[in-house]
Amino acid sequence: MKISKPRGTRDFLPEDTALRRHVESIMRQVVTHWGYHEIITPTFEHLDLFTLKSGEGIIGEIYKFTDKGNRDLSLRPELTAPVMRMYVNEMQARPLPLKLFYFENCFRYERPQKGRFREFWQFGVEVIGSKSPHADAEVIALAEQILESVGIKGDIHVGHLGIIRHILRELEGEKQNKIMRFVDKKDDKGLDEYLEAINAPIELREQIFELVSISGENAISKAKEIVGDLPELESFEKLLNLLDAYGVNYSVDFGIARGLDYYTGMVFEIYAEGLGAQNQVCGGGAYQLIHLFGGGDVPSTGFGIGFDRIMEICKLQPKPIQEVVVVATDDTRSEAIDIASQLRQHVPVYLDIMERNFRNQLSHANNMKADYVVIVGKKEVEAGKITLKEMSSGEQGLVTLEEALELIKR
RNA sequence: GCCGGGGUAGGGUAGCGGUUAUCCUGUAGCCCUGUGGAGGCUACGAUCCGAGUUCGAUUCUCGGUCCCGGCCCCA
Repeated sequence: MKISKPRGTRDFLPEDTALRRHVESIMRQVVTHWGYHEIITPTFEHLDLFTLKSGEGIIGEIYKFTDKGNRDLSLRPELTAPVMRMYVNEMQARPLPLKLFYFENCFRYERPQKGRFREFWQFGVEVIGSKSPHADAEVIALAEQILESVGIKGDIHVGHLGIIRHILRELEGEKQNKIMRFVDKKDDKGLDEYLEAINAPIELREQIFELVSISGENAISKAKEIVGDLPELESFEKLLNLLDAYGVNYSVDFGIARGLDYYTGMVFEIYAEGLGAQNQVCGGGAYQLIHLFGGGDVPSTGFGIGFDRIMEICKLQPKPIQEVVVVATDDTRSEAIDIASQLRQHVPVYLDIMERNFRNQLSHANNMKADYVVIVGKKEVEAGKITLKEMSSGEQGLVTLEEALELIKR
């Protein structure tokens, strides 16, 4: 019986994997140069970690299971909660801020479609311990830089939840969340009807619509006209100035909402072309989550990049790895092993393990598109040298191992 | 959870009630036991799964499953 891979998972062939690793290494290098340190958390966690953070509602999309000790566990659906858990468990004594990053697979039981899988990879960063706009700005600038480093130009939307929360402060939490939902979806009609239904004051309705429609230059002063001087606005203004200093291109969007209340301040999203319905490649913001897991009120900010969506639109090509094929005759196999071992200290080497004859070894080298073949036959062994053959031109010559390496590495 | 389009060798395809299931490519080998790429030959290899209709199903019907796209959702 033939077994296929589970729905929403993917096999990555050697070429796919090489490209993924290539892109990953570029992104990794960028964050590392920004002073971020990689961490790894468990693939599964206690289910509570995620329900505490996001509410029971997420269970429908979680891969949960009970282990033999009757523990309720879950494959991680995201990494922010695990990172915060890790911080609370074992990093609270460290000097702040912590600048961390991760690159891990996550699991969600969702309907697969373009850019959405049940096992997917997230590349993200979390800055723990600073509530300054400087932290927010750094994180956004870093996100932009990472995308740019792999050739993706995203459309960055930056907002601040403090402003709309201020307008809605008189309403009960339930209503606030519903309104945020409409705002996030840009569903003006639905929003209007809902505000009508709950009999919201006229002034509040106007404020919401005005705020959400703000765009372009002078966003801050326009917002000030609506809500007056707010400390949140002041900090947001600082953030925008810092983004200018970083040279980040962004548009202000007070309509970015998040369903979850632990997002408190700055929020941002980055969209890219070529992904159909799933065009968001990065999302992030400032949040207060640590107190949920038994730590103090430590402010954090971070983002996650959907790595698979990046791969979908990324045009990069991996540098091809050229293997040197060592070809031997039946009576020089052991000498060939010796030569191969020496070559392997410098370059990737392929040695026949099919007991092919000389001709077929060469033919196979051609099939695998080898650049160079090193021939180790009786003649070579006697001369204490090897024959280096360049496959594309067919040229070959008797040289020493050192000379061959010289030519190959050129 | 909802809607639409799909599934024939490893990859790409033809057949659309009865075929030895087509062709290309691939892989292994031979022609050709120290020189590859061309050509010829040989071998390997497929109707997604299950049920129904039928004398007979790859073909028609239903269910499942997986893939692709969209909706919902998106921590």
